[in-house]
Amino acid sequence: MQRSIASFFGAPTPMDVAPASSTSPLAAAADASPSRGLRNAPAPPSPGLPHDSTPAAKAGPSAGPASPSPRKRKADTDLAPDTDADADADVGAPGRHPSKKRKVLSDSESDDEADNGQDALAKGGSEGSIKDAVALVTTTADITMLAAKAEIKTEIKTEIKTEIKTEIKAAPSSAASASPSTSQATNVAFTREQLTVFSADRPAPEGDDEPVATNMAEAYKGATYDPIADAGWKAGEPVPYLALAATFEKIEATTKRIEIIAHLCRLLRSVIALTPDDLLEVVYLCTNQVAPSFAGIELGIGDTVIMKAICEATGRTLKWLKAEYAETGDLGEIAEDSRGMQQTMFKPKPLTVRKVFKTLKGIALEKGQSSMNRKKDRIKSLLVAGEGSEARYLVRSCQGKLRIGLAEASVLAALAHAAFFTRPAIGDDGQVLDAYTQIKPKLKLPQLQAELDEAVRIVKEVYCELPWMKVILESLRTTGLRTLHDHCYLRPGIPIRPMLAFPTKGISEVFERFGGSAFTCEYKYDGERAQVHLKSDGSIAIYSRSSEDNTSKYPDLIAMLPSALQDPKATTSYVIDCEAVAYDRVTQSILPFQVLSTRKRKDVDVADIQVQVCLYAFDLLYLNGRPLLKESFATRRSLLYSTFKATEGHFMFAHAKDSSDVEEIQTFLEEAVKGNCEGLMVKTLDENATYEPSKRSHKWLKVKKDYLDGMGDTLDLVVIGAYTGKGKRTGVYGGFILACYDPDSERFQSICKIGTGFSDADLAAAHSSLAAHIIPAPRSYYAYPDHLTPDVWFEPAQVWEVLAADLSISPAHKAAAGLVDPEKGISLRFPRFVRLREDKTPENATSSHQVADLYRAQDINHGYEAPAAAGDDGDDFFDDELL
DNA sequence: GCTGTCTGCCC
DNA sequence: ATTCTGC
DNA sequence: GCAGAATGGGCAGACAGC
Repeated sequence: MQRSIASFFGAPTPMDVAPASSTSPLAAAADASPSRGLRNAPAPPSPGLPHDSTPAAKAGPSAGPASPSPRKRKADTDLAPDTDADADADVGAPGRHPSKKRKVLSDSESDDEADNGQDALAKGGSEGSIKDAVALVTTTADITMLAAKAEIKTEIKTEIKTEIKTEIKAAPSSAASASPSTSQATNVAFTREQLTVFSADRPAPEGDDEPVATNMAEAYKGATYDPIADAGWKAGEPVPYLALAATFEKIEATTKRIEIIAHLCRLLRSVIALTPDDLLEVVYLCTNQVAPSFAGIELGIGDTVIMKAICEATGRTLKWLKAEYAETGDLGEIAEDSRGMQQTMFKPKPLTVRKVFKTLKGIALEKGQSSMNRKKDRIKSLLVAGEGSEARYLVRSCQGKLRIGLAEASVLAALAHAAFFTRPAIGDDGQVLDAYTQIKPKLKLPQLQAELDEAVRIVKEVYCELPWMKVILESLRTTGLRTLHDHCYLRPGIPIRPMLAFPTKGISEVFERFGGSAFTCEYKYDGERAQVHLKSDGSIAIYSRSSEDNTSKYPDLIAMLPSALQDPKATTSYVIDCEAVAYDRVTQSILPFQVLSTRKRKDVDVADIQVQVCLYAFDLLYLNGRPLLKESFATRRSLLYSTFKATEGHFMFAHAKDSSDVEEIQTFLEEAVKGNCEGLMVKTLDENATYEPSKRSHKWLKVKKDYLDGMGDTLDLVVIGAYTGKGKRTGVYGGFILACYDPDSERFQSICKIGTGFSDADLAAAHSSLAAHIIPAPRSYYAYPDHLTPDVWFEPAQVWEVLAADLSISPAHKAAAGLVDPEKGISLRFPRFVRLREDKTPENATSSHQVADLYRAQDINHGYEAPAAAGDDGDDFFDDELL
């Protein structure tokens, strides 16, 4: 057993490499990584990993012009000057605890029924590609692991005693900076004698004379955590879910990121040292996943189902629950507090991480008739077995949001730290070596920090390029942290996290940020991100912005793409970054996003396609076995241009202009908006111009028309209702329903809900100032859709200025109903609060006619008849204010 | 088989 | 998507 | 500046319920 544990992270980790050396071994290794940089040869094959030359995956699938004026449009009738002070009151801050949502996914690894390491993705995975990739991965490493697993299971069968859990609970662990003695005392569920056989030989903490630093290194320094003795469970035993819940509690109790990461790091170290086979499940429960995103496995449960399950598990009524939810804003807390409502005959077996994970995955895989009932029952089974805070986190996991201040980035950081600190190299004497303890005497604080930073950089980089936790953990196990990137890197068949852009307020900010660097501007098309992979087996896959597999959504693109190559024979693999945009082949014009969104999404048949799509390519990330992420954008783009060819209406390059002239760019922006684009993307060409996946850095900039002063649609709308806030907005309203005024019917017509743009002070002010206007029931002259009925109604009192990116024909809202569409009303895209208009009365709010005019002004090509003559709409509605 | 509700995923 | 906030 | 957590409209798809 010990030998098998020792095989985790078996390859050298930093501690093996002269820790005292002044140059970071991690950094050195990374620099030497063969897969980096521009090379003709692909990185060396890695054991057990799919490689480009051995296709990771198999074929997935079978396969109006016009335009709005770029001019600013303001519905504002502005009689009063903008003298009103910022409408924020300074009431106390609102919310406190967080809460929310649903979902969770998992990886291929953890199995479903038996815990035998069988590959579950085969059944859950919708794609052959995943299955095949898994098959490739499931080689040596897996066999080793399976063997280890079996060994552990036979050797250690001891059940975890509930008293242990009680103890853990009773002794919350200390903070990261706690003194050694304190931290040793915490979380210890065994006596020292019991631990002896497992315990590391910890040297007494030395007097520390290291320089003070406010960083991770300092958080770890001075706190000796024995991943074995302090864990709370024994080697080989399943990780108790309570251990995870206890960690979540500590994390939830702080807002300090360093502490958050340190808490999780400790848990992960223990898992690595004691039960490495549970590591994937632990990580997944921390990131609310049940499978990698491209596997398409979702929980498929929301608050509705979860509330039913809670009711049945606790005996509460749905009515009570809803009321309580409105008040506390946290279903998890409610479930926790309601535990014990129902007497159970037998004390349920303590939950384990693998049990919880398996149940969640089972929920995700459940489908067909009465599947909702079966999902509900599975939730119930967890809740019934959950003790203490477990119920809280079980519910939140089901909701898909832990809301404890821990999300993906911090989990990756904690994982990197854990891999750095704890390498379960167990010697013949059964002692686990602890990297930190070992290197501590030799590493100065700044050096340690540098090592930690480098570890995090590597893990994050790798995860962005290959967002597949199972494979990364396997690689960590077999090759270690130092060489992780040699084995886990971008390869066709697995989606890379797409690079994102930072919103800027205008061209001037672009110049501020990019200074003297050469940059280019591209049209920002209003479509859907599409990452196209040509795998070396010749098959093509398409992934969405969130790494979902959209291959079966675009059989037309799959069929078209080979002809987009200059030289199909010479191009064996690629990854391109594109925007798929709805396109009218007749008028040769781009169609709005709303049209694109009506396309079928699954198993589309080419013959049935109603909405044509043009692919606008803007980046090349991989070509013929060569990752290009580290190349400059200038290089990548040039390769893109030389590898592909444009075909009108099918495959185009994003329209670009390399310029540093303000006026030229301004003109370009206006043209982009006229051409039905959202604005511009701005990217440096040479400096700082590598491809940086994910949020890690927003090195691209986006300039959208609605960010620009006076360019967006501004409306003044009446607050007619509000919704109770959840999570950190508990105690105030979380969202509001807004209306425009229709002078013809003298009614207030709902136009949108709104929930962003508020500072905490705004929310507090709104909550208190609207109190005086609460009414028990909606006014008869309110028009709104039933399903948006707010929790609280207001008489027409406050007018808010709201900014929106666009107006849309709405299936729900009532604004301007009958004016543009005979029945449907109009709503707003991306509405956000700007300020309170104290100078306006509700009747002075934006009128339904103005709303209709705003819609028409943008929409000549949307299929909804253009307004009469061009001349009369522009100015007319500014006079409407006179009513 | 039709309709309504819920969910996830696009933005 | 947009926005705000603690670190 | 990062990371996280609040919140938006609106669509297809999956199920429940009739």
